[in-house]
Amino acid sequence: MPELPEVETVRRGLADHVVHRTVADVEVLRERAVRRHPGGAVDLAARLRGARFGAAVRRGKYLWLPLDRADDAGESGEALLIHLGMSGQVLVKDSVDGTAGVDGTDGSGSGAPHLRVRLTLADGGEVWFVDQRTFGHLLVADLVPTADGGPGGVGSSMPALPQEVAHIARDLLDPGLAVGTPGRAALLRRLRSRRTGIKRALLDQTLVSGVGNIYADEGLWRARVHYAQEAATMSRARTEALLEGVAEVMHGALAVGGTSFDSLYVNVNGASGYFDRSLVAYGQAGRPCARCGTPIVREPFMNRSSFRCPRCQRAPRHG
DNA sequence: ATGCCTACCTGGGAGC
DNA sequence: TGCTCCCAGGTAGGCA
Repeated sequence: MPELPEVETVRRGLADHVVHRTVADVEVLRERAVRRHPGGAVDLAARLRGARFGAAVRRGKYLWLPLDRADDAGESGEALLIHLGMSGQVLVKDSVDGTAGVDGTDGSGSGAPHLRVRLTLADGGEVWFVDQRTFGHLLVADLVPTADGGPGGVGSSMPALPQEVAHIARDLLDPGLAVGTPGRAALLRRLRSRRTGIKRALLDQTLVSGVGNIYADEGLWRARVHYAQEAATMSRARTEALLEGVAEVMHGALAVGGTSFDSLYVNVNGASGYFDRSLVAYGQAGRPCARCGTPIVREPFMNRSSFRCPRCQRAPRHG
């Protein structure tokens, strides 16, 4: 499933291959894929037709492309907002050639098995939103000022972001959360004021974004922290080490995922397959801990699962 | 405000 | 073989 590093890989692919191109037409094959767009498919298409993509920006797992209007050559104050959900992909097809094999299909016909939205570009290229489970979605959003006056996200220099993303915190790849910055200090303060388990706090997108179940477990393993450790009981140094652990895993995945697409298409699923092999905690129940050899255990957590080393990540004492 | 729970959705795999 | 059930999980929204 697309995690933050995969979304960043997609962002870079869109920045290289889609920015500065203009939308000619929009075809919504599954209404659900645009369910969060207030006007539905018809309005979404109307807003995109004739618009030119100005940049590719990301905050957490949200991705957006600010729109310029071809007619007045100015910024529209809107953006195409994309969330890949759990199975979403963005595929870019350049003009004419069939790009056989895209998404593992034979390239015949005019669509992938789970093609939900197809954008036709003015130069003949296409952008496909493919999503098996349709947890992901597209919408055209209004841009609003950022709360802290900083850039909206990675890939942008403008202090604006989609209204739908305004409540989402910066992520660990964002320069605004780099070690030593005011943003980082504020994050540490907020994390350490939470009276809940540290993993719940890590997953709270209003504190820090882009950390899902996989990266939380991997980061906790690296920092040797139990998921139920109350956030407010952790030292500043330990909390910082945990954030660094999560960030290191993300950087590692990004290094692998960044090689997963070529000039013709962006393939989200291509990245995760390689990265899966480097996981040391998530999904590793029964396999020896890479540090101490104790078998990794799987435990229920928030109607899902947590994986940890029972020796390196001891359960917190509680009264 | 904080903390916590549930619905949403679909296909792959396990179990019978 | 075909059926049922479980599982994955980010996010919004609603509750106390």
